[in-house]
Amino acid sequence: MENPSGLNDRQMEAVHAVEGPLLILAGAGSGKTTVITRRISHMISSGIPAPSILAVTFTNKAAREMLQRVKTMFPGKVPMPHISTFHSFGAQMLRESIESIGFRKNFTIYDSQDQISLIKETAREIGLKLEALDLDGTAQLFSAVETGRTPWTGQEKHIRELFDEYRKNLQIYNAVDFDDLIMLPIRILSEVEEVRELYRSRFHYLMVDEFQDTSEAQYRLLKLLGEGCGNVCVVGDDDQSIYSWRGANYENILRFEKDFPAFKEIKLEQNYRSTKQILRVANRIIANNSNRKGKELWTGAQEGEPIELYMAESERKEAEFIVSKIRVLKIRHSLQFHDFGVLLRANHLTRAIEEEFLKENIPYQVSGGMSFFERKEVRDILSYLRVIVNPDDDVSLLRIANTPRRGIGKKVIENLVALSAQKECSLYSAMTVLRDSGQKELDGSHSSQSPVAEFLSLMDDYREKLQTPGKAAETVKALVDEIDYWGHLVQEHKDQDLARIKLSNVESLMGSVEDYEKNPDVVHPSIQDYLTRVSLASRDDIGDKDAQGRVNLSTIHAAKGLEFPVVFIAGVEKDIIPHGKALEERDTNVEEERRLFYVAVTRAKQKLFLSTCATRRFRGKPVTAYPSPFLEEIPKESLVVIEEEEEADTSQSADFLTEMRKRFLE
DNA sequence: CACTACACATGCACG
DNA sequence: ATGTGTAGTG
Repeated sequence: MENPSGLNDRQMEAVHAVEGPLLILAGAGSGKTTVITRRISHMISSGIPAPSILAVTFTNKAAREMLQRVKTMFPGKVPMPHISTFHSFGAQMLRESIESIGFRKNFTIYDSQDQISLIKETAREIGLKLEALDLDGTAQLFSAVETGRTPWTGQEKHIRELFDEYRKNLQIYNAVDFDDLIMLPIRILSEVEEVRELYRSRFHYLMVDEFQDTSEAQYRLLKLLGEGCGNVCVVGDDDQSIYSWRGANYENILRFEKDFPAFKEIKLEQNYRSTKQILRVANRIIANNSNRKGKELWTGAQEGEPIELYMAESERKEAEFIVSKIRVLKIRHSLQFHDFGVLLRANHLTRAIEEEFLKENIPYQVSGGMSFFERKEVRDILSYLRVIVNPDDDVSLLRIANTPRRGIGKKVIENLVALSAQKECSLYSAMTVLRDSGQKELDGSHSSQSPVAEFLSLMDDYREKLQTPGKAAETVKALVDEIDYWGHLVQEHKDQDLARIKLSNVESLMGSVEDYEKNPDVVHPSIQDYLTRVSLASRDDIGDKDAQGRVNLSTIHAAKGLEFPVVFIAGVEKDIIPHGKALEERDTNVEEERRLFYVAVTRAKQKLFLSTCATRRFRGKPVTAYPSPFLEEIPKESLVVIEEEEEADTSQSADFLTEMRKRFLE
């Protein structure tokens, strides 16, 4: 570092350019996070009120870490800058002002799973054939249309009808989907002047991290907030743009230049992360892309060791190779498990490696993939809470109405659906209508008690109970007992161990409610706020507290912004990276796949391993795999190919001996 | 009407 | 390998 502040000149310049629009092009490992936090703390020190600063990051984790760093710089300072993701900013804004466009404040946030359930439900309602419908594709189309990325292209008349019904249902259910978290704030800010003024007077300094991954809609939101004060700072790297599939558009950089013509541009090109060897390879790879801003990273770091490529026979061998390298390097360089990152293109590729890690007792942590909150049993309980908070939430209601079984079966639901269609109301309202009308023949009653009425009184009862502050965790536990969820799990699974695991997940959920409730940073804890957080939680939000001492197994996407002394990129194969599906979609996607590979390579500080398999299991069957064409873009002299496995004995004790031997020979 | 079993299709990335 | 839809059974 060049001067006493610990920052180089360019970084200093970025920290001090507080007023007016600013574009920071920050290469991988160029100290971007440091610059952003230093810039915030510089602003606060120079008298700018902290709450007038709004910083938007890409993940909750990044937001938390940034806030933490600022807090450390100003211990005890009370109003802090607002630091969050776009989505959680949107959610908070909606909690405050959604009534101005006709929703109620207790709205539910539907994630992509809920969204798909709702599309399915809606399709059923309007009599669409489900088998003819690609639900995932439809959800993606809806999102593209909603955010203005794709216009309707004619022909799909029934799809448009489905879309309109879907939107209508969201309104009836008092629910918003992920896209709404961006689109509705845009609508409010454009249409409701008071709210626009309120927000513009609240935030005078805006900052966006990972700008290359913001969508056009997010950019519009940013522009609406920032065009009043003009103090908008965006930080990004076009070479690391890897989210175009969900609307990210690095052309936002061009838009920014056009919308804020007085902008100042600063390039950060000195890399503080990787060795010369690693950086050289990264530069060579990315040089094959054509659409670039143009940037050449350099480093003053040591030359380092060459990159190694291991060509394994099978996934199994690949995993064994990774394990043995981790063992050896860990001892040889006194590393910890968390100094290793294993990066993969897709989630399911983690499986083979996970198995090996389990077998070999390597502690690991998976980021990406199924999150805790996506587990069936966890969603069940969360659905109860969601219905309690927002009874009109039909998606959650359908999930729990008969879980555990309570006699509200298909027939009863059908009756309720008919009734709700007729009254244009939610199922819950239909339930109350049914109860009050006393039409016992419709509600599944066998004896004197009506299951529908009982269900309603259960919900009312717990809605009441959850009002008591500080008792949420306790109340949730009481609810789980009262519905006998344990009995339900036991009944559903003949594998009792599985049932026990699921119950322990439910217990973890209750633990998370308790943690939330006791968290001193939460000013007014409520179940509604808890549910909002959960809906916005990213996949690695839970468990990152004990990431210490574990190997990080992660998708490349989820590894963005992270770094490790030792990185393995596994499955560097044709059709994996670049991904076959991605290339099918658009031929320009090769460049994004190459950026993805570039991101993966630039995570490594000291040592980088690449690996491929000759055969890989696909849909249960072994299939021949080929090395990735990207490997040919790496200069031969920068790559050492490990032809044969050095007879890695995978039994732990033998391995330990080998390591000891190596250690003493050095 | 509810539950079980079996067949079937399907697997890129994320807030 | 997993989830979902459906047909068939109690």
